[in-house]
Amino acid sequence: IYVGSTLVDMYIKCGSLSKAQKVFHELPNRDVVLWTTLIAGYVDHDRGEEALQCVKQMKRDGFSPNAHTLVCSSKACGTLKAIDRGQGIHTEITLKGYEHEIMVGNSLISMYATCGLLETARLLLDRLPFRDVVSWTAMIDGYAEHGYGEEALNCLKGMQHESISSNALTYTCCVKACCSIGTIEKGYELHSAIVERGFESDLPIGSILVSMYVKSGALREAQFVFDKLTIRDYVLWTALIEGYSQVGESENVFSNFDKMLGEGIKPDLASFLIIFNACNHEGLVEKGLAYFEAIRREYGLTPTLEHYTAIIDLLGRSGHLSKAISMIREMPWHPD
RNA sequence: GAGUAGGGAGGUA
Repeated sequence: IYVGSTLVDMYIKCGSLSKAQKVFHELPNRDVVLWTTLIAGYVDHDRGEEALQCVKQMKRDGFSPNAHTLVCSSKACGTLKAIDRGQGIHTEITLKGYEHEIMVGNSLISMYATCGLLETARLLLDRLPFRDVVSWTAMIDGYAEHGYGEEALNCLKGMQHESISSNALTYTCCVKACCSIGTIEKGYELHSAIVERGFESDLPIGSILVSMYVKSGALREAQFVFDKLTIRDYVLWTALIEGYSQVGESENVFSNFDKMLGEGIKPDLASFLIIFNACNHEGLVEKGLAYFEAIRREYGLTPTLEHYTAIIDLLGRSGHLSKAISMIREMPWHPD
């Protein structure tokens, strides 16, 4: 059974949930660890509903969830924004006396914060016997995500006051908080703290800084941050491209998109929306259609209804009405 | 042998 759990875990971490399920079902004996491994796998793959189903089934099979299982369950509720079921998990945690374990406490803070129950999250944070960088970061992210920038940044002070050192994840959430405050001064402050701490080469930090500067229209700063990063991925590129799109510099939208492709980085569906918008802006019907074709042919992605809407909009505005109508007909969905 | 926090998301017709 140890070998089985390890194998299930290995398949999950390689991204092969189906193989993990297969091994799981072929094992003659199951225990809490094995169940929890599979549940964690569902959560990891954003399949919260199946994770919770699995917990139910494990209970029916006579196993009682332990702290590990309950942490996974609360995470599942967080991703599902299912706070009602989340409260049930919380109750179970309290009944079993796990509430003061740091990882359990942190997962509850994160769940409530993600679901927007910020006061509850805060209460749990304050009541934890010991807080760590994860506790604070989860709280900061919750505040930031729901537009409470000031509160988020106060948490940064709070953790410094407790001599808990922040890390790159903490700063990412703080920069996110800055975006909701709307003044760029705090952003500059954080940016220099990030440079001081040596986090500027961190990819998520770079992406959110680019995005922060983009939102305040400071494209030069955004480009500056971008240029400091030697490892780039599609998220970072898209943040920059989005910036040029916002200020109407379509040439830079196209040139940066092509540069990204030139680096061998695969665009994702979101970046094509920005491209179509630029095409629309410039009236570039042929270019738009060429990119639309490329989505499937070159990148093996499936355009969504939004992509069709964007391209149909482009066709319609430029007077290609019959082509627009035939696009509507060829869509796999009912037009909205 | 299993568990907790972070990044980009078009248009608004």
